[in-house]
Amino acid sequence: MPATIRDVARLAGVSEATVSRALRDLRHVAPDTAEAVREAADRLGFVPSRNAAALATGRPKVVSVVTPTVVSWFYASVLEGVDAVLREAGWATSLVDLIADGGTRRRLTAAELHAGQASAHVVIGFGLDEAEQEVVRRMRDPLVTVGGSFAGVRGIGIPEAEAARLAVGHLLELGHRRIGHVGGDREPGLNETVVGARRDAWASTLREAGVEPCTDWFASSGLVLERSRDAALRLLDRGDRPTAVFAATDECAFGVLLAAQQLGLRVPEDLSVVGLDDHAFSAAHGLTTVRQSPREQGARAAQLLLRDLGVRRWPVSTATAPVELVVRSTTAPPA
Amino acid sequence: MPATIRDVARLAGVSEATVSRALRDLRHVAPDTAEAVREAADRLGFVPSRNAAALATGRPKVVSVVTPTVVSWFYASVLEGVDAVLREAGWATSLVDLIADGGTRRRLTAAELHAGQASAHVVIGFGLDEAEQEVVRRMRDPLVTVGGSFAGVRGIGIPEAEAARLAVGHLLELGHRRIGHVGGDREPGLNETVVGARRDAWASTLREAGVEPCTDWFASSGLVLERSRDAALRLLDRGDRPTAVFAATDECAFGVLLAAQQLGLRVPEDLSVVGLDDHAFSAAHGLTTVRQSPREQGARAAQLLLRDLGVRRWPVSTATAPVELVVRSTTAPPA
DNA sequence: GTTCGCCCTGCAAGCGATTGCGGTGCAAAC
DNA sequence: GTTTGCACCGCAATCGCTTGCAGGGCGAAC
Repeated sequence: MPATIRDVARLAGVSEATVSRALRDLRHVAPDTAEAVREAADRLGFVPSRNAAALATGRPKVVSVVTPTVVSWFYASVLEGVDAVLREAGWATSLVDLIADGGTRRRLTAAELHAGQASAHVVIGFGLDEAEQEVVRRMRDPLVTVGGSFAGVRGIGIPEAEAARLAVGHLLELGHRRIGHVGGDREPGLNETVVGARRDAWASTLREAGVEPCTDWFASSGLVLERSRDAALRLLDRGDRPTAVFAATDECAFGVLLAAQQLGLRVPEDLSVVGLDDHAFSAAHGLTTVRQSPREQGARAAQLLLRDLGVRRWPVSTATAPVELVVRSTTAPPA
Repeated sequence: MPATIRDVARLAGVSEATVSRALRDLRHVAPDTAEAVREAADRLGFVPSRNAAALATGRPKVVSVVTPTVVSWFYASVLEGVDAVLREAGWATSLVDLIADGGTRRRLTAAELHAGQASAHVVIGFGLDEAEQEVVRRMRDPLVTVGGSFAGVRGIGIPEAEAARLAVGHLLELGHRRIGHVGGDREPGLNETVVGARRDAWASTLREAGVEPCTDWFASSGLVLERSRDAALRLLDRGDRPTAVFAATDECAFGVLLAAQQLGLRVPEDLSVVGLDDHAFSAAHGLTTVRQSPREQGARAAQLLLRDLGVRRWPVSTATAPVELVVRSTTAPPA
């Protein structure tokens, strides 16, 4: 039988109310009393019941994390960042994984959002349709999106255009002109505000450098490895192929690498490749990429939420997360 | 603001007790009454408070999933499998992610196990030391490990030896004799019962085929990509290198592939590679592998727990999950 | 020496469910 | 025509914690 607040109260010789106040550092508790309570509490190994507290306050110390899936470097990292901060603050993470059988995702409804019975929510950014966005907007609890925000909701993310510009700029500086892009296009389940921004920045950066991006230089791939490889195959299996490719994500970049290998193209001699993420596998591949840290973004999201809930004053920096170019061995000047 | 059981009771014209019973399909409630209650309930959009129920029963509808990290194909898949069946049953998943700053993992203590305030637990299999195993054994709630079990605790996993035998047997059938192994060795944080079993099965399968495994054919790599690549580099950068490699996991296999590429070895012409997992990236790589489904294993674990709840003594046994050889394009007869 | 006023503490009423027990009815058994 | 036995339902206690309110004590101000 785990110890209850009543046991602590008896041992410390005070009332349950005082125990409750002392353990939460509320005002109006004499220092000696507080000390005695704390001592009694950990002598009994007292762990307050989250359920009882939630019931009494009406505000569970739980935040739900809504995600299209958790089997993915980005999503899993965000989740881990959220969980780390929450745990530190004595809060719990409730996972709402929208994946359905067959790999598609369930629609995000108000019911799903409430399913976690949480008092705040993190929505991991991905393609929500208009109706789903409206559901999110309607939510009255504190809520923040990570990685792909939309109007009317607070979000944390990287400056997409700047990140893409960093990648493409690097290729331009190396002397590349024929720079292709493998990434996402408008399609259900994809966040157009993210992939679109990267695509647009790719094009505009080229234009600013006096290069008119040819439509043949773009290959739509979703954001998964296999389709990226196929897209890259189409892109590169031509005489006038690009000498460099900016992939919308590192996973896409792996697909490009695979395609290059399949076509007998050497990287970086025949083809330069730069990604965006700094995925766990990227260093091993020697992939040049623009690093972002979804873990940090998740952590910051959690901090924002806790601050909103008045739990504690966390240092809150900007809502945009940093990015950084990491040059490794998949990029070099064109032949 | 949200409807409570009292609202439902009033609307249906019955007592709260009857609502409670009706909604949980308990006996002793007349069909008409039950129907009326159900109707009232979803007219109000009633969602029972998990907290209140947990407080009243003393058994929260929550199972905690303890994992070294969640940024990993295997762990994330298990988590997703658990969550899927739990959600179906109206239960919630509470994540206990043991990752610490710096990427190491926190020790598994009784406090960590209780942190989820769950009534059952899934411990995702990984290298727990003796003290940690004892903590798990002492836990009185229903508990099952996934992917690497140990004595005294119920576990779900694949038949490691058989899986490894499938992989090595495939290489032998293709005519390979010099078959290397890249995988784990005894080291903290690694589950020796898993990697050890694969290593042992590799050796014994070779012996049964009349091939004495040379110690030079094994390279220890942990189970991460970068170290696997380095290990494979050591293994393959020799004149008398193996003609094929069995990698302990697909992630290891990717490392081997990278090493081969770096050394200018063609796959499968100069080197055959077979992994174990069927990772999300494997199909795109054309990797021949032994498939397992961590998602299914997680789902199975959750089912077992749900079934066991309410039972005092549950069987301590190892349930085995299926494995299957998937032949793709990284394996071929030796030159 | 009173009177305030502030600190500290306890009382008790919830929070929203579950459940043992007792009280109805109504049908079957005597 | 009474008992008996169930099936059905409600009362009220309970789970462990929070919090508004009130009371007691003590120092400061008058």
